[in-house]
Amino acid sequence: MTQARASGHTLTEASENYLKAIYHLRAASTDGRVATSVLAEYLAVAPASVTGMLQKLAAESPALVDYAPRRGVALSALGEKVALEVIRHHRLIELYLFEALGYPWDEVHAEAERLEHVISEAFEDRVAAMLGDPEYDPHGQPIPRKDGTCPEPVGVPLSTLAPGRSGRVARVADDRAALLRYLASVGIVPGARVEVVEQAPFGGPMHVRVGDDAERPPLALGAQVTDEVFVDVGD
Amino acid sequence: MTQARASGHTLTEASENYLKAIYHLRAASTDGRVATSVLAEYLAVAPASVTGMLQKLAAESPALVDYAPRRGVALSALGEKVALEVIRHHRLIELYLFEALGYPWDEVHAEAERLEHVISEAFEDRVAAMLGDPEYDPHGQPIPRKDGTCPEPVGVPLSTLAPGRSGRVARVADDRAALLRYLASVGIVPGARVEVVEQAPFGGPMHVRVGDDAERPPLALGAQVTDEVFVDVGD
DNA sequence: GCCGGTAATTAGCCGCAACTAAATCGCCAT
DNA sequence: ATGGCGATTTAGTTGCGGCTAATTACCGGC
Repeated sequence: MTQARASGHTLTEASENYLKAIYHLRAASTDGRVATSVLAEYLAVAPASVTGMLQKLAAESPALVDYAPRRGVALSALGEKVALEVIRHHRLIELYLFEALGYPWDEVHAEAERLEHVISEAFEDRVAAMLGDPEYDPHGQPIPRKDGTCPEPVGVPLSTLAPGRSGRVARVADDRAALLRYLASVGIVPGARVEVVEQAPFGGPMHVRVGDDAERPPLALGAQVTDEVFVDVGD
Repeated sequence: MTQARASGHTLTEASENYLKAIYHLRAASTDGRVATSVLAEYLAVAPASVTGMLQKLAAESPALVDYAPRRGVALSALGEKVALEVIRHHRLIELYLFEALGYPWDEVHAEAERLEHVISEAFEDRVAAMLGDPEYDPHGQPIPRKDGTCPEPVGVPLSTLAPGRSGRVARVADDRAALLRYLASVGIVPGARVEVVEQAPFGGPMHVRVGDDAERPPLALGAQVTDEVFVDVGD
């Protein structure tokens, strides 16, 4: 189904997902451009599919993306706004499912992934009002505002903390249910206290104490985890 | 997006809509079969599209529909069960939007039409529980139960009432926003009192008094309205 | 300056669900 | 019994968003 966004654009669900993906991936890029192969990997589609989709998107909505063959794709200011609208939907829905419907932490993402494309502006507004115009979702991720601005993402990656440093979990990546279930099972949820005990060299595990119980043995976490958990440092 | 239903079937959104449409239209049919042209009209697609879709549906899911060329289509018991699952989603969502999110009466249908195809079993269950396993939606339409049974639709068409009879509005057709807005504007909502004053002959208007105010002049309603409003007779 | 490998694009295809135009079926009336 | 008409189906096309296989462009190394 195709959906009219507040910014006045009418996009297919697939196009919205591409914009969202570009937005997320561009953070890890130096120049704001995202390679087709990276996008293909992230969206779990063939590279050729991405090329085709970007060509169509660039032809039909040149105001949203800047695509140049073999140079990847970048979002325009307007494209970023549309991506933020979709992400706003996603995170509002996540928080709503969590708060109002009592969904478990690790299930909200999958449901929101489908709902984000079909809810109306009115639905968005009512949910936002009901939740008191929240700034952060259940994983601690910032919820973009209606005006296109976005609250600051808080925290630094756990992987950057030196041994001995500690803090509170500010946010965790929200897009892998298995990771979320694991994090929840070991107590790594927003607000939880973490302390770095030791960092093994050469990409080895980081040993982290979770919670206030000094008796509990530290956990050994790989980089895949410590890069996705963000911490507010403050001993 | 294709969706797995509780009955174990995986259907496209379009297929779900066809099953739902057949279910609704079959009531007005003597033998339970629905003509392709009727389906085409209802779904606002070309007759040839319906033929094509029914052929595919019958080929891929023979357990759901009984389609014979030039003889229309009927639902099997299982097909009816799947249709009822979709309608359950639809009406639960309508009631939820109305009760929990304060949606106006005439807007719930359009939003539910999109949401019904994408919510999970878990969402359905939580919403149903939150609403206290309701039996009727905001328009008075029965909400099918999880087990595939359905509460009795209550009331008789207003058009069948003789002058002098009165009763309370039990339910109204829910699928045309303009009609719903009109009905709401004249006070014809579930629970409202209506009294037939006069029925003009030869398909002429029915004059109906709405509400308890005997001073208010009666409304003149056409058959398009009086066939879609159902009344609990009493008094 | 060329050579090779990797990334990206092109070319051609598929399934879905719609469409139009043309053929055909069935039935009713003559 | 047959002619015609309306309902239905067939045939062929479209746009979307994927796919694979084959080709091309770029980049670093020699």
